[in-house]
Amino acid sequence: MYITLEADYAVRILLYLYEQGKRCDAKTISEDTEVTLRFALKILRKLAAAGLVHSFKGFKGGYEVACPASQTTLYDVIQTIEGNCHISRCLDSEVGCNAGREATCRMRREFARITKVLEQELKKVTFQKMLEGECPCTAAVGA
Amino acid sequence: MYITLEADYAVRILLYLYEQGKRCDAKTISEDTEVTLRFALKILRKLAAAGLVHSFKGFKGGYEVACPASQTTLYDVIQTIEGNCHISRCLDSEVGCNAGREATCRMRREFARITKVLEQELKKVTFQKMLEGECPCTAAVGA
DNA sequence: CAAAATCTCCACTAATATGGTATACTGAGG
DNA sequence: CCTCAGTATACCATATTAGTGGAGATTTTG
Repeated sequence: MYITLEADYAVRILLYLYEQGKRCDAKTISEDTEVTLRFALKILRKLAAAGLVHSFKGFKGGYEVACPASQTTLYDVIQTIEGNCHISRCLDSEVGCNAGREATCRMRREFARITKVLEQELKKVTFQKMLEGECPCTAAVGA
Repeated sequence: MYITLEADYAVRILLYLYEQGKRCDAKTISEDTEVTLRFALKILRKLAAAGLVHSFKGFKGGYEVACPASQTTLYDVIQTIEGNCHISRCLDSEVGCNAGREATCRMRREFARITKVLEQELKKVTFQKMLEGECPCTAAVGA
């Protein structure tokens, strides 16, 4: 029931880029976000392929965000890295159901509904929102 | 972002037991739910350990549900099988955050919120509800 | 053009989670 | 007290995830 670590890092890296608001090279990103350089590169490539960041080669190269923070959501990033946001494999495609049983089907319906809710929640959270928010780190994050 | 297949099966098996409303042995359960016998046994053991089903050894042994369908939820099952319903590893424990960065923290807050929503959705779905629901997949319930 | 900085592609390894199995144990009934 | 129907415990194989590596391509600068 986790998002993968990779997706987690991807969010972190993108948030970092939004905070910086300028072109950053992979090495700096890696150091500041504490994601190993290699892994960060891999993630950045995926983000670039998805059009969430622009990459620039060569001497003064690096990465910068490609979309306004108000238009990029957690959903976009997770989708980009993981390829889907389903909860149950049943929902991946019609093949998922390995039986035509009605029990399975009832589950399916509930899982589909919950997936929808989750999806909407993830779409609600723009990077803008994350940037704006006060950080209650000092207090307990609680729950 | 999946629940595991194991949790998926667990829901299926438990739903089956509720439908049957009587003691069933693992072999029958396995055949009817199309979960391999061994894997079903493993899952049933976890469900038993969590008190969701009772297990009976020996000659007329088998499994039967231990709680009313109205009091058992998807959340209970997933929790039992997977141990948590978090979305991000950050939330597992304080150790999760591998940096004290505020960026991480902002993510954390959002993930915590979404986890909460998800949790509530999963808690909403009782087995009672799943049993009651009409299923558009199959018209008749043969056996 | 040459050199240096920086990304890109492809492949590989290690760790962990998942799915599945073989064997050991338990209670009932003769 | 032995055997059979059944569950419980421990274990293994494979798939997925996390992370690494090196050669090559691309751009800037001098």
